[in-house]
Amino acid sequence: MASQVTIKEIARHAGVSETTVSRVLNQPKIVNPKTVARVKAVMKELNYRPNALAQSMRNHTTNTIGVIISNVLNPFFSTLVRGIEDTATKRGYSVIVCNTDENPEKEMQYINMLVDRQADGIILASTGHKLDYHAIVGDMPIVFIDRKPSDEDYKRYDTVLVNNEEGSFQAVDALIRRGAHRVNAIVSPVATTGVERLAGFHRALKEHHMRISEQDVALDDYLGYHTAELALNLIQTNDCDALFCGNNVILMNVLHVLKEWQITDMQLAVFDNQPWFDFANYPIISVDQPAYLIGTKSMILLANHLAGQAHSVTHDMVQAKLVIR
Amino acid sequence: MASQVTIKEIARHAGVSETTVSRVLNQPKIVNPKTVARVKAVMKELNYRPNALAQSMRNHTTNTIGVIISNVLNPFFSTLVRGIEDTATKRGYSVIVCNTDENPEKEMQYINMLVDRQADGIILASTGHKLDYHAIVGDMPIVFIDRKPSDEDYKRYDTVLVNNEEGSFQAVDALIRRGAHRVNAIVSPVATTGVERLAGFHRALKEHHMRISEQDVALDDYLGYHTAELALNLIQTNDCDALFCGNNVILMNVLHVLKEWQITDMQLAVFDNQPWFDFANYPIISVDQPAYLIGTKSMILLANHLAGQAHSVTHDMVQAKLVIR
DNA sequence: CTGAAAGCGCTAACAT
DNA sequence: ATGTTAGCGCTTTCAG
Repeated sequence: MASQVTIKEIARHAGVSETTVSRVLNQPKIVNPKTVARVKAVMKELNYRPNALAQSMRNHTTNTIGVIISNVLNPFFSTLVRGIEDTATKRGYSVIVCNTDENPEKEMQYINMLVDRQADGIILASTGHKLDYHAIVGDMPIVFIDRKPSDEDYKRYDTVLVNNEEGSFQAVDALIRRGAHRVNAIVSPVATTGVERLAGFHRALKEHHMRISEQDVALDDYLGYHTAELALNLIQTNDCDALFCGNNVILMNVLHVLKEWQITDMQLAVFDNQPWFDFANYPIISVDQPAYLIGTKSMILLANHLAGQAHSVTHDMVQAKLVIR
Repeated sequence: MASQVTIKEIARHAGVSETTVSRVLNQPKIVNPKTVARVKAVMKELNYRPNALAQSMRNHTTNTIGVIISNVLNPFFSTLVRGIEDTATKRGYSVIVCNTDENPEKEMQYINMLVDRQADGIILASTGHKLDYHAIVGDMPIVFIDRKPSDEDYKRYDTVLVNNEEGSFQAVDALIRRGAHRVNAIVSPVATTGVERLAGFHRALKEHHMRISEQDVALDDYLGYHTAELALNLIQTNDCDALFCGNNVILMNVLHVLKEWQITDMQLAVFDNQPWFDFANYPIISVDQPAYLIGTKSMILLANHLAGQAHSVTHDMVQAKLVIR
């Protein structure tokens, strides 16, 4: 708490009413230029700064938005957040960052918190467990990112999603073209993305007329506690020569296994791309998601919505780009 | 905006005064249990949620803190943010994240924004350009992290800093023990950390009685636009066989150069540690900063301060840990 | 062009 | 144990 100087003070010092001071702030054109000058002088002299809280109270708008993701530690999400933050700042919004760790309860708590704080809107990578969003947030706008919401919510809310199926297809296709004979997959069970990436995986196998077996796929837990043993199991049991990893966390854990067991002949592909892949001791085929772009796009959608631009529900599907190494 | 149901509504439905409702919320013990039950029933029925904005207005506390860092894209900072966020959430605070990109103007704008929004406190990795923080924030508490503030501010504000000098010493020392004959350094010009890391570098050279030359050190720009040419210049001009990189961004850029020029015999050390270093195609000596811990510690300090715990100014210096690869 | 008064939703004296 | 009243700092009718 710094600003104890209020509009009242300014009014007194400038010899005008509080109303006039407020008008100088918000609609200076309708007030006498001389008065404006005087009031502004006083404001500067007293180092006045309007109390945003009080303004929010009156205006029913906080210029605050919430971003709910699973984890900023994941570079995919931190990039996303940066895209959002940059765009938000340009438009006068502040960003509250919330990490769910894929825990639906946390997600709900954060949403409630944002509602309580009268956030103007939410950008949400949902955990995917059915919540009645509309019942909780009322008419607060939400933009769903990364994970597709339920059909009902899809009709109601904007989305910015990645073409997971196609990206995964390309990655696995690339593995096979490079000579892989048996490709296995480890994907995260996260709603929609896991399923979609698996679909791409399957399509690639199918197009290459390769055998598709249930046991060639492992479902990771989100936190990656068991990736290592899952990977080892696939490798040892199935004798696969290529692994498709559903995200960068999984890849990292797989690399640990390969290192520990000194496996040097595995081909790797991963959904998501990180700069350090260029320097890894394996040639990593990756799928580059435009994370920053997803951030900016979602924030622009949200801001447009908040600016009251009449617009129907918008769905943006961005493409991921294959990176061969 | 979701909650249009206010205390007034609850009061009316429960047949009590607004005050009573408020008391049920804040000091239920001093109100008749029967009344509490009735009011709570109504609150549940109407799905009442207190307007945090109005509470903040009255209580002069927003349960919001600002975190000002240079860039969440840097994994050091995203880890820091996660540490802060976890601790903040546990204590009921929300976190507004601000990226300065080492731009002092942005820093000031963010600080002003946080003051305007009546944030309860700030955790700040300052750009290091002298600002009169106290004049801007008044009695709002600040915890300085990562970068040491001016002497004056150091006396006034809490800090959580890393032992940059010692960590850097150890890294360079390790390089030399491993057989490096000429170690060069590229560090970021960021206030205090750059200088301190360079000091450690120099101490290591000195202890090993190695020649110390001005031209063995390159000062990077923050954004790393010129790291590549600086590195190349050091390598070609000085014929060094080891490079000490001041942070993970610099290291990444150096790796690019080494790859492009197919230089395979360079020894590398870097201040900061990232998981992927384990899988890099160079053995990387690194200095592991406890970023998450810095986050939790700084948030705890801030929260304690806000809880009104009488405490003198606290300075916490955490140690970095050498990782040999 | 300017001001008086009411109120956003909540809480804290100060009664009773 | 409960209610009345005032007010946080600002904006917005409605009158001059």
